[in-house]
Amino acid sequence: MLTPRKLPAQARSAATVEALRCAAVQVLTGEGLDRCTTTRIAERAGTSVGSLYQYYPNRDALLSEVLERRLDATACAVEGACLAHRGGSAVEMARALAAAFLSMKLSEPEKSKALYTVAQELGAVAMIDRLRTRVIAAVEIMLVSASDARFDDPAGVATVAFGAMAGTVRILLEGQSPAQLETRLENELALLLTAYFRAQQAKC
Amino acid sequence: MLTPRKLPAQARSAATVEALRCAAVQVLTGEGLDRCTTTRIAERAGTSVGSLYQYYPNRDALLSEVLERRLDATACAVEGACLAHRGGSAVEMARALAAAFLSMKLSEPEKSKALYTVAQELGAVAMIDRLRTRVIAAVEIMLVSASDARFDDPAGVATVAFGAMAGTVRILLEGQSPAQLETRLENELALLLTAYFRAQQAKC
Amino acid sequence: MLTPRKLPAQARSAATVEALRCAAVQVLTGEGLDRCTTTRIAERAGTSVGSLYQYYPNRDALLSEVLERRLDATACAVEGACLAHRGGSAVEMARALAAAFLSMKLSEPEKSKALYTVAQELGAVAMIDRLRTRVIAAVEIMLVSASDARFDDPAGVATVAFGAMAGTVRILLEGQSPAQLETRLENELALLLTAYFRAQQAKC
Amino acid sequence: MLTPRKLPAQARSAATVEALRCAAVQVLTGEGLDRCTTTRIAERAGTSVGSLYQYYPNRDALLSEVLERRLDATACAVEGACLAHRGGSAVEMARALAAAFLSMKLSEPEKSKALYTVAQELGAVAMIDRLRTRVIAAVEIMLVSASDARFDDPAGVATVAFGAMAGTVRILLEGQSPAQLETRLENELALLLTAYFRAQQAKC
DNA sequence: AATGAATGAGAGTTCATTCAT
DNA sequence: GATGAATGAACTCTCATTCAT
Repeated sequence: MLTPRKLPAQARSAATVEALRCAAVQVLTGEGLDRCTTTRIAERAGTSVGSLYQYYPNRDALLSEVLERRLDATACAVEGACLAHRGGSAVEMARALAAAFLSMKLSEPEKSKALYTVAQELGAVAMIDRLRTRVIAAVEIMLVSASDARFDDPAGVATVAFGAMAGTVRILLEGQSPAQLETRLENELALLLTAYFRAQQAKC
Repeated sequence: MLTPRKLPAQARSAATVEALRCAAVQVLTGEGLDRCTTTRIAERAGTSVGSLYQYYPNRDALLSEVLERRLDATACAVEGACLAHRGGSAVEMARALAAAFLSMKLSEPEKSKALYTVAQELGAVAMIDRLRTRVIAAVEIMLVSASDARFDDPAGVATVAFGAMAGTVRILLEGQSPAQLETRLENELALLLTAYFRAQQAKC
Repeated sequence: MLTPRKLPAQARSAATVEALRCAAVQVLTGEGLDRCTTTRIAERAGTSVGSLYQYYPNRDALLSEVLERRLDATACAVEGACLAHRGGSAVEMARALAAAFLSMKLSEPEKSKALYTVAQELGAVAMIDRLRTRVIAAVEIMLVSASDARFDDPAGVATVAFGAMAGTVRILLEGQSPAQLETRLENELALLLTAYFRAQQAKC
Repeated sequence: MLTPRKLPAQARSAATVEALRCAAVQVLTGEGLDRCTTTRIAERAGTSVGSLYQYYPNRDALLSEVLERRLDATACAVEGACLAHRGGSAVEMARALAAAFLSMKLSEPEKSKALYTVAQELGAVAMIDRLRTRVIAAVEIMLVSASDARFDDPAGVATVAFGAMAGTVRILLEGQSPAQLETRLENELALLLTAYFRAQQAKC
């Protein structure tokens, strides 16, 4: 069971739950997954293990929720961008995609990095896949609506586009990200996607 | 200490070590990192824990070696392709890159997938980064030698190109890879890279 | 780290800690240092290993504490005697020393014997030395205050006097101590020390 | 079984056995009892574990033998002194005893210290007691033969005398022995014993 | 509702000992 | 006789989880 045991009914509970989520990220970031124990999380959150289990059936449920919220935020950001640029040109789409994705992933890079580790925990795979599928679907729909482009296999293109962005970001997060990278990367990814989208047209 | 404890002196030893490496992958693939314990690995290898520790100072050293061998193989394949296509055209390079990378990652996809998990283990990060840097350097050198292209920032382009390939492959491995994907993906990645390389020219 | 991990906050905890200390001595006495494992101690204490590690960072910390408490008790007894006989005669001092030392060492001889073994554990050496130094210093101060004696090298005399008592007691504890030994030994040691102290005077 | 499995029949064997004994002391001295493993001993001796087990039924047998030889040497030295001074005066006896004991214990102090640790290993207690009894018996016989003294309880006096020497030496070995201690200690112990022996006369 | 002491299965690791080569 | 790879029982220690207070 990886879902919250109950919904926080009171303000007190909500605060505790939020503190737990927050503490989980901190411990994860600061000490690594190995040392991210329930006791340590509770301590950092200013509560006790007992309280943790009041709201989550087990450790992984908490970690999963933290991960899911983060992925969901990314998904929402990208979906928002997709929605906003329906009917736009391929170039606009490329730019919007890169901007939305990076703004999520590169704010709080430590958090992003720490969660890569959690993501590997068994059980999370399915959830990640679900979120990813959702994002890719949104991208696909946007692509289909492009005012200046037609895509043979929009689902495939969306997948590759998303994968390309995710892979590049991952390298930068896992390596020692040079400082002023953010702006350059955004342009570079926009360029990559634009070129890719255009190349798809030539194919037709 | 993540390096092997002693070099196998006898034939029997070499067999044991190989069995251990092999078993590690199997257990990892079949049971996940959590259940990938020294005892289970040894058991699967048909030996005892003691033997494992005769050759590896600790569990992570074994896992690291398995991972490193795999990454090294990929690195070698890509480096080989880069070497073979020095002085070629940008299109050739794109195709060669995609072909080399995919042939490694998509043979034994289960193994690739399982090792993503290991890769997150602390201590491995540095090694991964090292291998990745090596590959990217090879790509960069190839790009610089292109007969029909000049790159403003070949290192950056190499990084993005590699990241794009890696990210796309990861999605497919972590999702439920549709069957005949391999050929299509190779073409798609070649297209992506080709378009990207060309776009870099336009920029100049 | 050989110091207790946390101070027992609840009454239950205090009981657990005391049970652990007690069990440690029992297991040590009954089974020897080799078989004095954390599991066995916890079992004998009627708790679980987990609880042991709640209060001690490792096995040696528990054993050390047990040893230290014992040595400290001896040290206190001897120091008390030294304090009580400041300004007294050499004979009184000799008698008091012998009485205090033996009363500690020979009550619970099994315990004394068992702890000799622990004392050899690395890390304990420093502590033993510290306690011993403390006792010897107390003896020295007493000697200096003797009403009927002057000592050339009171520190040296105190050391030899203490060593002589300790060595004699050790033989008796490690051999098969004849029954009514206690009284005779006390007289004998008092005689030994008295003679030694007097001989020191002759030297001047 | 703590006795050697077989007597070395050949020179080769004798050399190996000697190397093992020697290595055992070195490892013990250099690394402590914990790290004094059969493999390490064999390695240091320039042989293999297998060979170790050719000559000793188990690790403790080897360690025991090393300890016994050392204790035996001390015993012999003291016995020799006792024999040499039969019929002598109490003062001579005291001096001889102190000299013999210290010359053994303080040559190679590191070795003496390391063996204290071994001595605590179960099974050795009996052997130590045996050796000690032997020495004390020799002292007793000597005391009885004193030309200028009569002892009420020569066995008791011998025991206390031996204990006093042993205890004092132990303190110095386990503490940080000041350099030029040796000579002073010998005089001091001689003084202690002399005074004690004389005091025994007064008692009669 | 909150606490945190207690639990104990299970992990990594070591090392005395064996035995095929 | 010598070797050293293999063995596996036993150890220390961790941590998710429970439940009496």
